[in-house]
Amino acid sequence: MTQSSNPDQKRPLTLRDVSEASGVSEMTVSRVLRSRGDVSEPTRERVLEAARRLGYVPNKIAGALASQRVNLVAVIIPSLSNMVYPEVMTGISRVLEDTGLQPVVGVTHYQPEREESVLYEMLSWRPSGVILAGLEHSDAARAMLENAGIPIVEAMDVDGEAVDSVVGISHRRAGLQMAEAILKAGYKKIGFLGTMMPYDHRARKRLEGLEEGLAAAGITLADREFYSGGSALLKGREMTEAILARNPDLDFLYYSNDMIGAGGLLYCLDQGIDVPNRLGLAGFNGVELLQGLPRRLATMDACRLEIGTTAAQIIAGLRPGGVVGGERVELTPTLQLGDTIRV
Amino acid sequence: MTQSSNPDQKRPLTLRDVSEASGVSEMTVSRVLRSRGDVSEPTRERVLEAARRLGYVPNKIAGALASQRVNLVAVIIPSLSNMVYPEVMTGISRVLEDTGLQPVVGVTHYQPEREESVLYEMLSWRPSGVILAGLEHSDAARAMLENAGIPIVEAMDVDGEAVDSVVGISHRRAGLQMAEAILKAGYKKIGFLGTMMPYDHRARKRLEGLEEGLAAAGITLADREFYSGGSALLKGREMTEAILARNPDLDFLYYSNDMIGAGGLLYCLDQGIDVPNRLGLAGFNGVELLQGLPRRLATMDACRLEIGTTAAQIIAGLRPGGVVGGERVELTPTLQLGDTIRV
DNA sequence: TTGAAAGCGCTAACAG
DNA sequence: CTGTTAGCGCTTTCAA
Repeated sequence: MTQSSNPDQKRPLTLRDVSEASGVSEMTVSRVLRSRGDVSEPTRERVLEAARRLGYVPNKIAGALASQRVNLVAVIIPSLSNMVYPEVMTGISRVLEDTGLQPVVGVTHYQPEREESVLYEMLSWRPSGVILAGLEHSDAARAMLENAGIPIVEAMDVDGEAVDSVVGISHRRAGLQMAEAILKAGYKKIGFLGTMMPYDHRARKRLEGLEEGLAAAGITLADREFYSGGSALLKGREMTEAILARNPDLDFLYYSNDMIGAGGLLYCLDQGIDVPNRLGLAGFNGVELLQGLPRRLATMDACRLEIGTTAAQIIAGLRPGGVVGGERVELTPTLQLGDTIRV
Repeated sequence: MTQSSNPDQKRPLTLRDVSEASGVSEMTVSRVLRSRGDVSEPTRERVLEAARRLGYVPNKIAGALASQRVNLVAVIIPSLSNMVYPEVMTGISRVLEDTGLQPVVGVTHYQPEREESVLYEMLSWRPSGVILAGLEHSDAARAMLENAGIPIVEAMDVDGEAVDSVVGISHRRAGLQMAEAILKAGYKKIGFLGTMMPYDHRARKRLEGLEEGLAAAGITLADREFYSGGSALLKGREMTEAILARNPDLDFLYYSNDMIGAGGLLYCLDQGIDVPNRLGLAGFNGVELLQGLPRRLATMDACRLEIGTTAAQIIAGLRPGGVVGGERVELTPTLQLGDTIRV
């Protein structure tokens, strides 16, 4: 382990070191380093020069304790492997970059207990705000959020009761809207393919919305197939093969996400199945990936980027009209029929 | 904004509140909450009960300042959209989960200046270690790393000089190995397709390795095509079309990543190009996605998960043999010929 | 424009 | 097993 420059170091440098090296009081050094208050130009330069020369890195822990201010925003998401969340993160970062706030990511793996412990851990750093996915939390988690005394944004989903602010789309309505599109195109025997995860509440709500929409036309979901783990594209193929083998007269497949939908599409093309006439397909999310596929899978944009930017704006206090908290922002996803629903 | 329970709250709860509520000294409360030292069972329970009832969340800022210990590990990566990094993260989390250490993610967008500022920001929280991608850093960043006095792991790449420990593969060697496989299969007119990013040092090194390997057989790279931004799958299609239009007699295409490679493969299949006889293809990374494609793209596994776990073990002091720092772990990627290199 | 004093909320180290 | 005493490194507040 290298340990160059900063000679007899052991103890990390403190403000006092910079103070001594520059012959200026700690307080003034602090002012210079935070660009707070008025400091004469010569003093300023002496301080900066000394800090740079020593390689001083401020201790935010001490700073935060003294000032009771922490420029961290806790972001709690279910997974990093599902591209949806990194995209929300991108939206969040984009807004926070200009505010001096820093996102800190925690991952729950879709487990409520993990969410609870990650939240506890993060709150113990006294962040300036919390953004987390979904409206479903353990009682303890909800209690922590309510008592945190900082802005909370529940993101992605608006179907339920929020602790403070909420930004997202209605997944129930998304499912409903898909049902309407399917029925309008004349499909009758509909199958659903999705994740096994009992805690993927948003996929569950889409399915409920779908069933509700079908029921309104007197139609019942003909079959369903669930999976967990593994390569989504491959799973999409396998599930499609399985459900069609079991139920050859299905004429529409609704996938809970675009990756398995893409796998299904590739499978159907391989098999020479006539999409969308013999069989219609649709996914969910509007992922970029779809653009390179041989045919455009029908999908619905989940407004991921906008969810991220809006959530971040709420935390950063940047909402138009100076709204302070308790906001409810429902975004409207657009249905893209692509080439896999007949017209 | 809801603000239930914890009645006249304004000020967040402190240890003292729990101490008063339970009639036990602050010190003992602290011991119970950290499970440190011996505390009688009845006292323990009174404290826990009080803490739970009040909804107390410890203040790690104060704790860290007092104990000079921070259970955070800084992880600095170029991007979240490139699935490679989330996978490394997965490896890191998996190991850290059992150690009480918490990863904190920072993203640089492949910009050295961003890396420098993210690093500065993170170091100011005095983490227990740093894991960052690559060996190329600004002078200032390198100086900070050297002076940090904590374990540093540079991950992904081993071609260069490390600050402390390094875990990864040799991308130069990966390119070389690919060149050998290409030549062995009898391809002669080779094209390279990659990202524009001047700071994707690892892609650059693979290209250099490829050229070196080809040169050994007296062959020069016939053409190259670069891109930036957009859907990688779609870009892969477009670039493949462009390079083949310009240079129809190319008989092998080496892509700098699997996503554009997959796009290229889909394009070739669409066009009815005979892969791998008329045209060979290869990507890089061994991404899961490939498994669902109609044909298996040749690729090379980048050992992402193992890089993550090893890096985390080094930071957590979990290396076999109790090694302490300054480790160099070179992993060996395996070449998978798939169905797109002829045999 | 600069400095001195007094903590922020917690834990190390030591006593009892 | 439990309590007391000092800080951790910075910023707030007030004074010069």
